[in-house]
Amino acid sequence: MKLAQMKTVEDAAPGVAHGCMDDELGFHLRRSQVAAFKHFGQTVTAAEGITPGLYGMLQVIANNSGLTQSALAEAMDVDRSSIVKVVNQLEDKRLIVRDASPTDRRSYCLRLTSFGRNELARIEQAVTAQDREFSKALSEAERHTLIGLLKRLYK
Amino acid sequence: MKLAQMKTVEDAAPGVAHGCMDDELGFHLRRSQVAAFKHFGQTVTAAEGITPGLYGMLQVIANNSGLTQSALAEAMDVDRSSIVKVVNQLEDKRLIVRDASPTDRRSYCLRLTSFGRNELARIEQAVTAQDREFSKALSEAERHTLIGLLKRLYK
DNA sequence: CAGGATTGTTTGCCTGGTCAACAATTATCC
DNA sequence: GGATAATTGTTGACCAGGCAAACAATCCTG
Repeated sequence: MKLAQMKTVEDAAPGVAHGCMDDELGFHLRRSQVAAFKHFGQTVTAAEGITPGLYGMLQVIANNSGLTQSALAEAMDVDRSSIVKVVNQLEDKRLIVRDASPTDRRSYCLRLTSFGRNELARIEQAVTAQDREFSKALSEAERHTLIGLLKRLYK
Repeated sequence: MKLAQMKTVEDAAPGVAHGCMDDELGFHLRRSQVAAFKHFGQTVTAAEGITPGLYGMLQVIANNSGLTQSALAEAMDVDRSSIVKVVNQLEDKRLIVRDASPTDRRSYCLRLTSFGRNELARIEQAVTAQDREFSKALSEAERHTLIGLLKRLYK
């Protein structure tokens, strides 16, 4: 507990105790997610220039072609106003378009461009590779167990 | 009657497909963490007025009494300058103090006040209750399995 | 003792989220 | 049919929480 001893240790937080947080799921959830985010940034974002958030949006648009910005907001559990910037970014990158809705002149139908489809196909490979690399400490069976447990958390 | 807006809200994204993200660990990690954060906010933060971040800092200080702000920054994997605001907040709430270090006049030794100890004890109960409530879909064995798998991810 | 590290702090900036307001449009109800 | 309510996208103000650079005070090293 002496300061002098703590300062001599120089690795990333080796000696700090976390108390009862060691048995709290939320704590480990947060740490894992931060680590995953960092790993994504060092690989996919560095190579493809796309953030986890943008990638998620792109996937949802790709798999629900023609959906509305409000629907996207609801699917992402985020405010409608937050969607605007993201859609702008994706449109600026020529990955998606705001198509006019044939039935509602207020809303847009979000769709991938053909360029966006090609890009996504490439990025997808990078992301799945990154995901497997990130979880390389786990066997494939353990990885699926983990995903299954996580799914049950937010259902 | 506004029946038109009875779109299921608790289940984010009722009909949206996620494509290959359904098999990506990072995706589920993020969703789980967001859900955990939200749950924390609706229970602990609403009742005790403390955020997950502040709670984590408080726990690390409590379990490593006398540690330096730089040590705290390293333990939290965050910039030194980010620590300042947090320590200010905790000090404003009279939960911790910046003690003068006996060996280094540049740095402070962070310690809980006795009030802070009492508060933390109470908050701890709320947090562990919240954590168990959040993971109520899992058995105790599954919860520990999950924590074990998560630990191996960021080690 | 001189010069280089370290500590806490301030400042500025970015990202990503909320909220309130608003015009255009659509839906509802009498 | 027409008044009224609800929805859609957008903007602007705001806030939390990160980083990076600069800085004075203090330590450490040679």
